[in-house]
Amino acid sequence: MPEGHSVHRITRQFAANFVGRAVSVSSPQGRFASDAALIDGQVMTDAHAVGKQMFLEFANGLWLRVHLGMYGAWDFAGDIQWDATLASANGRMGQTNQRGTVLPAVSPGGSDEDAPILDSAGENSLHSIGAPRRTRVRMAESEKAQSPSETWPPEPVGQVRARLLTDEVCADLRGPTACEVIDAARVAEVIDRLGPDPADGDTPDDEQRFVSTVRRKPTVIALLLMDQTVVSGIGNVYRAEMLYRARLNPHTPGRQLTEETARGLWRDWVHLLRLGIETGQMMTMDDLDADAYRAAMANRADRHWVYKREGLPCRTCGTHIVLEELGGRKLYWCPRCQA
DNA sequence: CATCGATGTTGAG
DNA sequence: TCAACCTCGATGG
Repeated sequence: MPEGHSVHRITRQFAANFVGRAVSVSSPQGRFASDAALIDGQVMTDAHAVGKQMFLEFANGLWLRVHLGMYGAWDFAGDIQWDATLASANGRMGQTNQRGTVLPAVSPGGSDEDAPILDSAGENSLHSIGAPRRTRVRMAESEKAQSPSETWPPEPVGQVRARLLTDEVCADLRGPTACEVIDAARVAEVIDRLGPDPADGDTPDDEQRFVSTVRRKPTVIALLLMDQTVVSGIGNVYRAEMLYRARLNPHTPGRQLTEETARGLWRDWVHLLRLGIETGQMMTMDDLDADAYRAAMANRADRHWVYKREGLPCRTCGTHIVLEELGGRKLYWCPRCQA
């Protein structure tokens, strides 16, 4: 799954397009049907995210909780109103065209991530946020299938767990780990178990909470950064990159970190998350010079310091980047820079 | 065309 | 610790 930045982008799209509107909620696939009935036709009153979890509130006091898991994704279609805070990496954010199609917010391929942003293609496509790109092929297929006149709402493609539909916009959810309707008390319970998330404003309190939690634990920092009860929103990519940026050995126990180092990690997350939300890209090499930055933007493989670079020379010291398994996930790091 | 793996979490053993 | 969840692009034949 997309890490915290993507979920916040999606949440802003819901805020801009669904909050204040009556929403028909259905489950074309069926597995969400009984929950959907609980909020079907209600006005959406809030859209909120903490880390990788999104909460949509409805006028009857119930909430839809969605966690995309590893490969969940939202597809938006229709006359989409782009949230002005979401900059477009290719300069096309904000442009929309006729119903059923929309110019992608970030990458021409229709994904929110993962594409060369110097690409100048601008063809219409459904806009998918969350999972790897999918729309190019699907568009071709659906255009074939539905031919001349556009249908509204669009025919569900594949397994659509949940569909949220206003007069203007259709949002389809597929492949989520969690999609359920819960009450406010349950929402509070879930959020209680989540670590601080600086996306909606970093507070000294959040920073202190992170720093003291980390510095209390014997667990290695590589695991703590991925622990959503310690800090919300960090996934495997940001984890590896943050540790490299801090030149920190992933196996360092949390309690061995200096206060300064722990604060530095928090502040880097604040920085990277803001950058990720704004651009839709997991830019972790933002402090590169202009040439390297261009190369990083043009090629996905060049975008990170260590993530998925096992066996390749470290960009700083030339040492081979190491891949190891930790807690069932892949950890990438430079054994020299992060000694 | 079949198989693998992925930006994640849960729950069984 | 590991399989299950559930989807699809990448990879190999």
